[in-house]
Amino acid sequence: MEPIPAPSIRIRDVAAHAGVGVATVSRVLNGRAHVAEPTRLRVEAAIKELEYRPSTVARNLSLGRTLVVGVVVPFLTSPSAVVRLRGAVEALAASPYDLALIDVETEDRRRRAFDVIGRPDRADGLLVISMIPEDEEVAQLGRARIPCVLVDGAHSALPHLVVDDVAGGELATRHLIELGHRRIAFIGDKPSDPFRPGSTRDRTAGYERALHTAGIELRHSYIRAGTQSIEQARQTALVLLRLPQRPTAIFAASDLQALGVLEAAAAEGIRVPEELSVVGFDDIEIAPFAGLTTVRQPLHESGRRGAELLLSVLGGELEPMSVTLPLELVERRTTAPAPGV
Amino acid sequence: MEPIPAPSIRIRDVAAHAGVGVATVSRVLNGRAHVAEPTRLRVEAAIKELEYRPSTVARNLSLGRTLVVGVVVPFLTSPSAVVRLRGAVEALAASPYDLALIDVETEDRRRRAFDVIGRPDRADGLLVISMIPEDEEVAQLGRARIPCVLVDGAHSALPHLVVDDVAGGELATRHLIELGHRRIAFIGDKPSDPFRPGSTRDRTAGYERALHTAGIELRHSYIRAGTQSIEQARQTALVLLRLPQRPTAIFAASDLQALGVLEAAAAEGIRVPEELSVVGFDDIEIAPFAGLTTVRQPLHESGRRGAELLLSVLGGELEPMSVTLPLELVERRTTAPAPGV
DNA sequence: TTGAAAGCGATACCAG
DNA sequence: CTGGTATCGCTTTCAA
Repeated sequence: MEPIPAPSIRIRDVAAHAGVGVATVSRVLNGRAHVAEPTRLRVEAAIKELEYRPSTVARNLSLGRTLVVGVVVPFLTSPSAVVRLRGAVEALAASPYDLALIDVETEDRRRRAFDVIGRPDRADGLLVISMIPEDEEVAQLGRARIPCVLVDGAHSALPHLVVDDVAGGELATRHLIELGHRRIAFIGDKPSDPFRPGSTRDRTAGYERALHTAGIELRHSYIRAGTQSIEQARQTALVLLRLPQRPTAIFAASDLQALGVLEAAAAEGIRVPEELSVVGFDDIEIAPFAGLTTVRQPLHESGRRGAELLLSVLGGELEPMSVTLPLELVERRTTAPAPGV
Repeated sequence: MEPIPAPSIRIRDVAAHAGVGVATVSRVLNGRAHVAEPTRLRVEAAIKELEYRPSTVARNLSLGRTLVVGVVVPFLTSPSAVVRLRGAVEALAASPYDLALIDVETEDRRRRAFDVIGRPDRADGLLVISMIPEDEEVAQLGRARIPCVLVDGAHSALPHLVVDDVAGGELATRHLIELGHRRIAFIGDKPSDPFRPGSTRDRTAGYERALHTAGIELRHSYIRAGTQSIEQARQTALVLLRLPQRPTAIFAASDLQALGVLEAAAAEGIRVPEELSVVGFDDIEIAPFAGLTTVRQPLHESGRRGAELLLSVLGGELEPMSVTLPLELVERRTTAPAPGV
């Protein structure tokens, strides 16, 4: 069953119809060189009449580009990644570029993603969200001359947008300290996570620094790693909440994890915020509905600006290599003064 | 500032390196015709050695196809759409097709989307999620010979996957009736919504039918339209909850709207489920965490199967035109017997 | 200002 | 089984 090719009209049909050469049609199409007014009018009429649309594929082959931007997202399951993606979609929609979505859920798929996309004929540029490519992959991208921008992840050789995770971790922890909490636990991602080497470590550092500044001793039993999943965080929180000296506050490295903590508290009959304060990170869409106190980072904006940055690199403009987006503490209903304060 | 073209190797380089003709290289590339074992080995070695990757653009021009599937999603803001998208991503990842993401947030963008994507050189096929193209658009797709599959939306001329929304509305409403509720309100989308003409209307019909079957009189003040947004639903619910005779149960046409209802109830100090039962629709990821009773529809599966269906159409196989996916009531913590029952 | 023709990098027909 | 070559539809020199 051969797909019958659509009887689409080509540039030469237009040329014939207008009684000019194809080159001229191409010229009026791209508005490049000067074409005599009467000629241009004739050509434009022909284009309209024939409902001609130039073939992007052919144009791209000729131009050596694809007009596609690849957006690599690990875990489309993560709400924050989705919001970032949406920002990117928005920026790209206003450009001539199509957006090829590449979801990467496993380490293996991640490698293949770069292998597949990391050459110049699938995409003209790459936007990588919440993920840090390995040096080898960066080198490959460089060899293929594919511009790449990182959103929520840093690499010295690549333009990127990040937040100050150390400051964020400190912000959250200090908030709890100011509420009188002393027994403050932390739930982060697995530090060995190949996808996000930096961010959790930095938030941990901020947490530790805030504690240190306040003269509060670190308890290693209070620092736990899970994954981004709610379920994992719930279980980890359960362990924390069953500790002989259970924490009065938990800072989770993401809102999703904080939601897991909330679940665990509910299951244990521990009242939030009276008996337990919880702070998240990100301020995802449902955070307000869970009443979650959290460190807000501009998720949507990061995606949008990341895409814009990539677009300007693609356009040949020089751009700053690194942008740090602001962080902000949003107080809601899951934090309160420590019990007995 | 001209982008320096990457010194990429072409098929003829490989041919030269292997001491064969380009046609032969093309053959081993596509595994089509028979190539002598030693020759193929030589070519494969050359490919490996030169790190050769065929240009997709060139191949596409030659083949007259793009190896791209366009996925059109209205409101990437909607959690259920995201889950569907993920299903599609999953299915497409296992195929040679790239996925071009087209988000459509406004009626205007929607028209442009079909205009842009509705010709054969941007995508080989279209997967349209939670949206129904107009007849004119369908015709355009047909003329351009672009196969199109609808997920969560029906059109007589297009293969599609749907759920039985009438049955779903009935399922939810009957559940409430069985719990002894008589004053049951309904919050749906705007019926005039150009994006989803069918689904809300059908759920309303199911709601009405269940009421009718149980001999409960319809109150028009109990039937409200909002939009998909939480915020709108919250406000609509507020109106409902301030009615002189306020409902003891609310059925919302989506989980997001149900979440808005929950918010409104909390704000009014109305306890759920003691004083108010709430049922949603979809069973999105956070539904379990909100303890939301809901009508589950297989969101992820719908995306996956939709993509698979499209893939098989693209592969030239005939497929059933319409698939109805099953619905299931999931009881959680937001429904209970009516007060005083 | 305009047109003829040479690419862009693959595929596939047609000989050999 | 293999190689030469026309072809896909557009852009862009190079001359006229």
